[in-house]
Order: sequence, then structure tokens, then C-alpha cells
Amino acid sequence: MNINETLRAFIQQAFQEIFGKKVENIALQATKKEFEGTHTLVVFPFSKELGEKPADIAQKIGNFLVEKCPIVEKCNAVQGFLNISLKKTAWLLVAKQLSEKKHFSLPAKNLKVVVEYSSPNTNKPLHLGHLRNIFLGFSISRMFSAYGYQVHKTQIINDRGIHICKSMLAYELFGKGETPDSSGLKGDHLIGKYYVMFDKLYKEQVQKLIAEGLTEEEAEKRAEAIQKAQEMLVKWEKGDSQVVELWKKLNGWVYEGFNATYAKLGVNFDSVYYESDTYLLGKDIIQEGLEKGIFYKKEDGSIWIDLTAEGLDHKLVLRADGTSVYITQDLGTADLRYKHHQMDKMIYVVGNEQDYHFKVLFLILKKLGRGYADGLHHLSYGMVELPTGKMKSREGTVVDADDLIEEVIGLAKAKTLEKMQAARTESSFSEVEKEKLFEMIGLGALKYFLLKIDPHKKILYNPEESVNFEGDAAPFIQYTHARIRSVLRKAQENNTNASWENYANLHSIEITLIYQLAEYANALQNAVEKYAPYILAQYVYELCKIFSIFYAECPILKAENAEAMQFRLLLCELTAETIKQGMYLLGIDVPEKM
RNA sequence: GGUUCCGUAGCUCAACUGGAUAGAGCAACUGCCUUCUAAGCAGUAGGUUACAGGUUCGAUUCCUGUCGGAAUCACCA
Repeated sequence: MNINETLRAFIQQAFQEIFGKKVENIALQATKKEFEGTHTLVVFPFSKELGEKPADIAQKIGNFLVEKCPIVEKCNAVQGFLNISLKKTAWLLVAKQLSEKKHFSLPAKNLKVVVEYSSPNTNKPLHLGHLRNIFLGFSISRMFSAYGYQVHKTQIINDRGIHICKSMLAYELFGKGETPDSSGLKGDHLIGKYYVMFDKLYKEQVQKLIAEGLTEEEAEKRAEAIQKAQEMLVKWEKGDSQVVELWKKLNGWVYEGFNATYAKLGVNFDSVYYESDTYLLGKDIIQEGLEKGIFYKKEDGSIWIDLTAEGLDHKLVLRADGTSVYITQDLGTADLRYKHHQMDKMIYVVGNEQDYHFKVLFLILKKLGRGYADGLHHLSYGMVELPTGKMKSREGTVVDADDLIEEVIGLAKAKTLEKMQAARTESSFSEVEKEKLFEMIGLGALKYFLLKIDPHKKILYNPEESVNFEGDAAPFIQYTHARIRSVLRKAQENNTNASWENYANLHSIEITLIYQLAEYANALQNAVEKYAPYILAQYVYELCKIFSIFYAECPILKAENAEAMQFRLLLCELTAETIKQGMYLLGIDVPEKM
């Protein structure tokens, strides 16, 4: 039985029999707390069509439901709102259905989605902005998987270009053969160090040239460092073995560093694309577009597309010298992806600064007649900012990912030890268990903080107070789960097997809890359709709040009788399972005890 | 200048796609641990939803305009 569908069917019947009207799209919503009931029908929209006062319509529909619909207990018409209360037996039936746990993952749809996320540059370590990207991408992947999609997670690594050459050049100049082992630095941090060194050197040279009388623009072009870096790039493109060897060595270190961070975060990929393999792709598509008359060639030989009819500008797709620009290779990569995966959907997790780029990219693919173009989606998210303003790698105002991870785990450790000492439970955890717990809580808090916000809004990260351990935060959710597991362990010790089928004394908070548990499927669907993990985060948090009230109000192991206890244990089990599943989809683990 | 996104309590965020008296969490204040884990629960206080119009039974939500913030409009990626 599905409550919403049953109610809709009877409401439709009511309109038919009372007013002789067929009504579609009956919207039911959750009843506001201040009113009695759980489901509300808004009848204002029908008032005009039926020529009656909203309150009268509500009253008539209500009377009909009470009389005819077997799951309705009573109805309350308030102005144009009809608040419906269901029979307790209906709620017990819902609980019974939930106990079969079929709602956690949907049947396979035979649809494939490719999710691209993270996609870092190899010249510096990951930072807080990447973390938002990574958590969003990983969570979206799990959500689509639970929703029945076949999911392929991928990243495209930006491993070539002038920025890599900058690090390489600085390493050649100052590196003296330093390695991650000899320096004790993670590979990505080591390379990041040289990137910063390059920038310092470059700025000094620019300043000097300006002092000598050049304009800023000229100085930036003529500085020795940048010219050497460009020479290096040319050599790299020609396949100069010395440059390529250096490139391979340094990139290798960076990958080791990235992989260590990914492992720590608990995320992974099914495949990796490298720009060094794909940067020449897309030129044949340009040719195809020219032949189809979608692109046009300027006198200098550069190739463009006119998007003014779509309210956009003219856009360059190939340089006059025949080399690619960013969008050229993205066109090629899209085709390549489709060749590899024949996906129905492709989600690019990329910051909102590239909104325009993706708009153009999708539009061009559509004009080219690519069938897969309709399935492309840019999951755009806002920047993470600091109270001092935007993060800029070159200015050293970034929050490094590895540092941040250590920091939140440290905070979690301090907080957890404090709690354990207060409760005198520390001795019941082994050292290994404790370390694992600190990590789970620290990372959970960080992930939740970044995921609980609507992606298209920017995030303000305040190091002092952003990662919470109380209230609307992961530790509260993890704590709720641990609490439930504790009760369930105790219940097992003196296991009873009473039936709750005739449990009649259903408390109102128990109804609220069942209602919320049954909402899981809706929350998942809503989150998937909107590409929005925050909807799921919000759902789980709400569930935990409801459970906490239930926990405070309804004794479980000391319930008034055996059937009440058994029923509440079922609610506990379902809540724990729902929390665990929901958090899993966010990429967050929950502990058995804490 | 054009385009897009954002503006909600002191702070950080919600509001089920147009519904009822706009809700949570931090921070502040008051209670509750000899009873299943107090990272919790109960309560107080905090709002002209940036501003001005419009659409209608009804607007934080849709439309127009104004103000403020951000991004983008690169032969960078």
C-alpha cells in the first residue's frame, strides 16, 4: 500500500462523485506541525472551477474520505486546507512494509551515467575547493547508483600545459634532485612548492623589468622565467625526451600524492583520462562542423561559431595556427566518452565559473546532432570562500586539503576524548577503534559541512566555526546512529520476540517517525532529480531530530509492555538503517558506538 | 556595458517548485543526567524575506524595475 496513492485515488473519486468533475494532479503536502493530521489537501485551486467556497469543498471531500476511505481516521477542514489523519492500523501497515527494506535501492534501470569530478591540475596539491567538488561528485555517483543507474566515475587530469612547465622549470633550477622521500613531503606538496617558487621568481623578474621601464604587460611577457617555461612546453609537445622524462617523474609524484588524499577521503574512480592523451582531440569535429556549416572560418584561418541567435557571442573553436583551445578538446573528449561508454547521462562536476563554457559546449554538440547531447549535465557549484575573501593558490590564501583533513580529525579527537572522559567510556574502545572513530567523525563533519549546502550557492568557510560537532552536523547524526545501535545491542541480550501487530497505543511522535522513514524514497528521488545531495543531508538530519524526540519521550527497553517494546525496536532498527543508507549516499560512515 | 547566479534572524543555512502564523543550527538566556549514550531533550528571545511595483483567493518562490555581491563575456585551462 502506498498512502499517497491511496489518498489520491479516493480524493479523485470524491471529486467525481460529489462534483462530477475529473481532477488530475492532486497535490498532497505534509501537514504543518500546529495542525492535527499528517496529510493536507489544498483545495483553493478547485474553488473557481467548482463555483463553491474552498471551506465547503474541503468539508465535503473530508466527509467522503472519512466515510469511504479505509485508511482515513478523521478530516479537519481549515479554510481551504483539508487536514487528514490516518488510522493507526494504516501506520502499522506502513511500518510493516518498511520492515521489508525494499525501498533502499531501486531496481536497475538499464541506464548508464558517467560522472566526472575532481579533475585537478598536476602542479599543486588539492585544496578546499577540490573537496567540495570531490564530495559532490562522489555523493552524486552513489545517489544515482542507489536510484538504479549504472554509474561510471571518472576524472580528467590536467597534466599538461604551461602551468606544469612552471613547476618543472623551478624544479630544474632549484630542485637539486629532491624527491618526496628525501624531502619528506607528499609528492603533490613537493611540486606545489616549486610552483610557488616559480611564481616568486617570475614576479621578481617582472618587477625588475618594470623598474627598467617596461610596461606591466610587456614585462609579464618578456620575463625570462615565463619564456623558459614556454620553451619547455614547446619541447614537451615535440616529444623532447629529457623534458618528457622530467614531466613523467614529477607527475608520477603528484599522482601518488593525490591518491593518498583520495584514499584518506574514501573516494575513488573507475577510470582516469589524461589531457596529455586528449588535448589533440576534437579537430576532426571542427572539420565536421565546417562542412555542416555550423562553424565558419575567418580570414586569418581561425574557426568560429556564431551563437548570437542563442543570445551568446561568437566563440573561437580553433586557433588560426590550427591548434586547439579548451573547447576543442572538450568536444573531442565528449565524443570519446560516448564511444567508451554509450552513456545515457553524463554529469560534469565543475565550478560555476565555467557555466558559460558548458552552456556553449552542450549547445555546439547539440547543433552537431550528437544524440547524447541531451543527456549532458553540468553540475555547477559555487566557490568556497574564506572570511578574508577568495582563495587564490598563488597568493597562498588556499586551505590545503591535507592540512584541513588533519585539522578536522584533530578536532574530532579532542572533542571525542573529552566526551569519553565525561562518560567514562574511553576504556571500552581499543586504540585502533579510537583512531578509526576520530577519523570517521572528523571527515564526516567536513563532508557534511560541504554537502549540506545547495551546490549552486557559494560557501563561506570560517576555520573557527564552520566544522560543527553539534546540531545540524554529521557528528549528531553519527551519534544518533550509535545510540540506536547501543539500544539494539542491549535488546539482543534479552531478546524477546513479541509480536507488535496489535500494538494500539501509537504515540504521535511514533507516527511522525514512521512518516519520515517512509519519506526516504521521496528524498532520494528529489535529490537525484535535482542533482542535490543537500536534500538527502537535510532529510537525514530531520530524521535524527525526530528520532531524538522519540528517544526522549518513549522508553524502548522499558516500554509499557512487550509489544510496545518490540514495535519501538523495529522503529529503532529502521531508523538506524535509514541513517546508515542516507549517510552512505553522502559518502559518510557512521559508527556502531561513540 | 551584455549575460548568468546570489541577497531570508547577529552568524551559517532551509522552506517539498505558488499555500496556513517563513523554519533549523550556531551564538545568548532558562530548565532536564541514581532510568535505554546529555554530541541529546524541553523552553525564551531573535524577521518589513535587499528595496519598489505587478500578476491572484494567496508571493521568500513567478514578472518588471532599482540597489548590493559574485562569476563570465580570452587565440588560459
